[in-house]
Amino acid sequence: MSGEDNLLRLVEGDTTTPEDYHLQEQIGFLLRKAHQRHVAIFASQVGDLTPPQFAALARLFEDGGTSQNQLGAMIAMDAATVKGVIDRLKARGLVELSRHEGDKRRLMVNLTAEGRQTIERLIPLARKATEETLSPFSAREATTLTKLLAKIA
Amino acid sequence: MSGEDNLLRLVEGDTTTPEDYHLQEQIGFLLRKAHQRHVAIFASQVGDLTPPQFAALARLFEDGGTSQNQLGAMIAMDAATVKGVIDRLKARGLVELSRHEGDKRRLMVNLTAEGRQTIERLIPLARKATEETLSPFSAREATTLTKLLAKIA
DNA sequence: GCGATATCATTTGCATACGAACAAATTCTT
DNA sequence: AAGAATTTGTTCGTATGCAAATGATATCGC
Repeated sequence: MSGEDNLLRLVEGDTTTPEDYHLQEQIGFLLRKAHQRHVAIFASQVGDLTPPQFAALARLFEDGGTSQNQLGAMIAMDAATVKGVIDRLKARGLVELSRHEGDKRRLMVNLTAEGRQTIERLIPLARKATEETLSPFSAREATTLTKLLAKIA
Repeated sequence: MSGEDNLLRLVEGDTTTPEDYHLQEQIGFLLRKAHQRHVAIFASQVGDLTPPQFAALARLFEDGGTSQNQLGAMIAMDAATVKGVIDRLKARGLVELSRHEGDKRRLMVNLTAEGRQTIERLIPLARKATEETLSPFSAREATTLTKLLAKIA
C-alpha cells in the first residue's frame, strides 16, 4: 500500500484497507461455521439421517408425494443433489419411486410405511437438535435469529 | 397417532405432534439455505476463489504463515478438508509449503507474492459479497444478525 | 402435424466436509 | 533411555452441492 493510495482513499472517503478485513466478522464465514455446528448437533441428536435426507422425508411427510425435482425445489436442492439424496433414501426403503402417469418424464417420490414411521420417530429428535443449536440464546434472541434468517432464505 | 397417545401427551403437557413440524421454521434448514445463498453471491462477486479458499488466504494475510492444521483450526476446517483446500491453492501458486525446522511433522503454509497480491485484490470484492448478502436488512438488523451468528459460532 | 422450445431427469467433474484408519514425529512418563 | 501417549498430517470412503452437457418427453407456434 503506497502513500498515494492512502491519499486517494481519503479523498474518496474510503477508509477501509485490505488490512482492516477481519474474516470472523463476515456473514459468510459466520454462516458457514454456524451451519457446521448445527450439522454436528443434528448428527448427535438424530444420528440416523443427515439433515438433507431428513428434510426430504419431512417435506414428503408434510406435503405428500411429489416429483423428484419439485421436492428438490421445496427443500433447496438442485436436480443433481436431490437425486443422490433420494437414491440413498430409496436404498434404505424409506421412499419409493414411480413414473407419473401422463408425464413419463416425472419421477414421483412417496414415503413408504417405514419411511413414515421413521420420520415420525425422528421429528422429536430434530426438535431437540433445533433446541440445542439455539441453546446459546434467550427465547427472544432465538426468535429474532430465526426471523432474520428466514428473510435471507 | 392413537387417542391414547393424545391423552398421554396432554397429561405430560406436550402439545406438539409430528404433524405440527414445519421444516421452514427450523434453524438448521434456514442456516443451510442462507449459507447456500451467500455462497452463490460470493461466487458472483469474487468468482476466482471459493469461500473456503478465500478464507485460507485471508487468514494467512491477517496472521502470517502457520502450519496446515493450525490454519484449519482457525478457519473451521478439519485436517482432511484443509488439505484439499491448500493443495488447490498450492497448485495455483498462491501458497507455498515447507517443513517446519525443529518439528518435521509440521507443514508450514505461507502466501506467495502472487497469493498476497490476489487476496488484496479480492478483499474489496468479498466485502461486496458480504454487503449483498446483508442487503435484505437494515444496518441495525445486519448488525444484530452478525452478532447472533457470532454467538453460535 | 412438425419443428423449436421447454421441462424433467441423469451423468460427469470438481469442491467442500467429516469420520475412521493409518503413519511419522514428538512429548510425556517412569 | 524406552515405551506409551499425543500431535500432525495423509488417505479412503461417504455425502452434500453446483455447473455443464446430455437424453427423453411435453408443450408451444405456426
